[in-house]
Amino acid sequence: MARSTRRDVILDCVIDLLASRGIQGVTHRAVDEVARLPPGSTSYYFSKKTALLIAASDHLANLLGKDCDEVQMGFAQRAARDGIEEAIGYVGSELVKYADVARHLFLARIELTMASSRDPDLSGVGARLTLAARRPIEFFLTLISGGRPDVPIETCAGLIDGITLMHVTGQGRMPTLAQITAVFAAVR
Amino acid sequence: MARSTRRDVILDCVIDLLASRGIQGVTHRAVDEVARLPPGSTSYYFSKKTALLIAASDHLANLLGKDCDEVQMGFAQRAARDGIEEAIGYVGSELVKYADVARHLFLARIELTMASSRDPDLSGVGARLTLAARRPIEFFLTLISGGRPDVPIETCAGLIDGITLMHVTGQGRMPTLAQITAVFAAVR
DNA sequence: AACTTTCCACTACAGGTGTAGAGGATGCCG
DNA sequence: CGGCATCCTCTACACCTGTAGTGGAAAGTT
Repeated sequence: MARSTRRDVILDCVIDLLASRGIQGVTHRAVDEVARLPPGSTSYYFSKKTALLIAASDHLANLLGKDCDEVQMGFAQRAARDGIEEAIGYVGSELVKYADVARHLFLARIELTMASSRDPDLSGVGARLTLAARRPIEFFLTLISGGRPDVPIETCAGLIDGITLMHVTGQGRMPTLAQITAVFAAVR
Repeated sequence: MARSTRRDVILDCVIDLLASRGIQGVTHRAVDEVARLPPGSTSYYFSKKTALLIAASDHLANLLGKDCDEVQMGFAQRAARDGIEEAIGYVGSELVKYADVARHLFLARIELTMASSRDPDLSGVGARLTLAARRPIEFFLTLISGGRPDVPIETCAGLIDGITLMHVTGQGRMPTLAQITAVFAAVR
């Protein structure tokens, strides 16, 4: 499938390191260690750190995309089987849970987005990640607004990002479905 | 007043560096340079990097507190002079503008909060900063809710943080007063 | 004026970091 | 079997970073 699984192992570890130690914790040697690869491996695949971070961003965007696809498939199945209301509830609960189960993806995304706003070499990274992260929110929003295109995606995405950020940094409780849907419904 | 203004110059520069280059850009030598102090100065005042970051966090919390005080005084003045509605509008617009004028304070806070969630030596930093950042929001919320204590401060703070984060990293427009008040009013 | 204390500039150093490259194992083609 | 290409491991090195310490100016005290 993927030509080189070695690269993917490395990029997975970069994402883990971004989440657990921040961007300053991402060094070629640290990645080798976490990935249990011989020293120099990361340096071989991505000799420039910038290249490593860009590749990790793409990888992360893909992971986010896959998770979104999965939810959309789950929605379609449930909609056919249990009805639309039930299926929408499923999407909402997945959205809320995601803050917890994909904690490291979230933290890595924020870390990379902030880095990209400083470093011109990483330009484009932030936009790609933001797009990928918004897709599921946009999907949910479209569902509960009955397909109207004028829903304020920025407000809803901001809300989720902000609450999640406080949560994953230990500064607040997990977002709840009630909290999210109340706001989404209100601004719809 | 303060015994040593030198310390404050250093801490101001740490905050600037946090915003412009992230936590990995905060090195003793970089601070000396930005502060135009002889090499070794930062190292003399804060020999451990942890101590430097903790001091910068306190400094930042103070700055946030002062700005909040200012708005509260402005509110009191306006309330007496122009009426309560006018005064509330003032607070709201200050809140929204703050995302822009205090961009570097915001970025430094996020950077420090994320760092504190990883590094046990920085524990407490996140909580102090979160508290300081929430005070003005809490104030505004109390105003528009007529003093009821059950307003969901976490939701509103999350909303503002999330939208501001996207804005300051170049991923979204500036928050608008309409956006904020609509949500605040809705969840009230 | 001598002495002491405080404050600070400068230097030193051990480790970490980004990055390049040399050489070796492995497998493929003739 | 010999030659060649590919993939990788390991080493080297210049620079950066955190941190400690040394010596000397400035200021205050006796």
